Amino acid sequence: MNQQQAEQLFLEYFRSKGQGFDCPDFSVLGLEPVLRHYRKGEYLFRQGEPAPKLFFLATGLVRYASVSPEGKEFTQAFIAAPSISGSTRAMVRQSEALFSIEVLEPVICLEFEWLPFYNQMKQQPGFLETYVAILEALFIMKEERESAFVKLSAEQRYLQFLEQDGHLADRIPLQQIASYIGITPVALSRIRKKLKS
Amino acid sequence: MNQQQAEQLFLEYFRSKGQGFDCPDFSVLGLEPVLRHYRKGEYLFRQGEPAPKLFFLATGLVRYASVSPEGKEFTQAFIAAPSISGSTRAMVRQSEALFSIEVLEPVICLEFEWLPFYNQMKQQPGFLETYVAILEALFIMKEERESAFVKLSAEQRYLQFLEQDGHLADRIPLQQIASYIGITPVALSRIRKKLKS
DNA sequence: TACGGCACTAAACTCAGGTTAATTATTCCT
DNA sequence: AGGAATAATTAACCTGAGTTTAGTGCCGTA
Repeated sequence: MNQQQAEQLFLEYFRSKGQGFDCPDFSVLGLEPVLRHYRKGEYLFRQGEPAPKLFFLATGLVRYASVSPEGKEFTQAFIAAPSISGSTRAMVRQSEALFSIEVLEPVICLEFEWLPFYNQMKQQPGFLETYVAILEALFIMKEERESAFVKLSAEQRYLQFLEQDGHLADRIPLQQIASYIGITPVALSRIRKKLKS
Repeated sequence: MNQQQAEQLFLEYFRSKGQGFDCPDFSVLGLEPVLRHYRKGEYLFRQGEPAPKLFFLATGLVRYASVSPEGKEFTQAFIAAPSISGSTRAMVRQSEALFSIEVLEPVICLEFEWLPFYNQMKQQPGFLETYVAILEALFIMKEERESAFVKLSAEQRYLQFLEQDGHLADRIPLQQIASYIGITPVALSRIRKKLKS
């Protein structure tokens, strides 16, 4: 995976999310995405730091992890390539990130400074419509997750995870799955035992 | 509050959410927003119905309420005028709403069919940027709510509600506040008792 | 091959919040 | 104002999930 392939993949990814998007190469727009590699265990950025970058994951798998004041870890999302990644909040508010992005499987990604990226891209035909479609989808996902926490038991949330993200289930340690559905590893183990019987 | 005043208020509201938005009267665009009144206890739409309309609340207060398969009621949000309102999911996916919008205080609102509204408005300079800003804010709100459910205790969530929406606290029955923070009225009563002492 | 570390499971105990039911306040309606 | 319906509180009890601790299996490195 080289820079050009990654840029190509990004444009295809973006195109697939909306309709009618087109744009020239990033270099023409004066954008200079950086191609970077991250190993398992590294972080794209850490909770508490400014995180003004938009990432496009060309390969790999990451998790959004945050730690509560009491020291409990929680997983907000798993994101598998190809996908954009980053903290919407940190980008648009120019504030610190409320979560870290931890690499679970080796990542090759493009990194853009959000502000120049957004300011340039919004001039391109179809960009804003596509970005709107992405934001709407993100919002709907969060809404579904909110409702799962309130309406579903831990066991139901685990089953829902298996249904929705079953293809990730064997790539992710159980303790991280537990923290994604909002329970302890011990509780997840209990649930799994019960389900087996 | 008449049609013209409501339309004016909407444009001002929208302008205040972004920068650089401008547009002519809705009638010029071929949009025909309907001005409607709703009484306390009525619904803008109900869970399970198609909900293709965007509402602009010129006055009043509503709640987004949904019922789980097991029959438990849950409040996703309280929205006070002036504000837009509706189900993003139902509008953009042209699907049924997953929640009802129940009127808590008398509402006067404008109703737009989402698709013609979006298709017309996105031609207007600054509309998409503003809508992006609104979606980003909505997403961030949901993200904060997701994290509250996982990281905070019921008591902390109640205190957070008082802090963030304290001005609504005495306009909303306690059982609805309870269902908003994801607990039973009995549990909320216990918490309030404990906090008083 | 052994050893250190991590992931997972298991069992015992605790506790926050759910459930049920009875009691007292409020609100609403005529 | 009076009475019915609804909202809020309280108490007693129950349960799902957290906590702690211990044990088992597994993988990687020497």
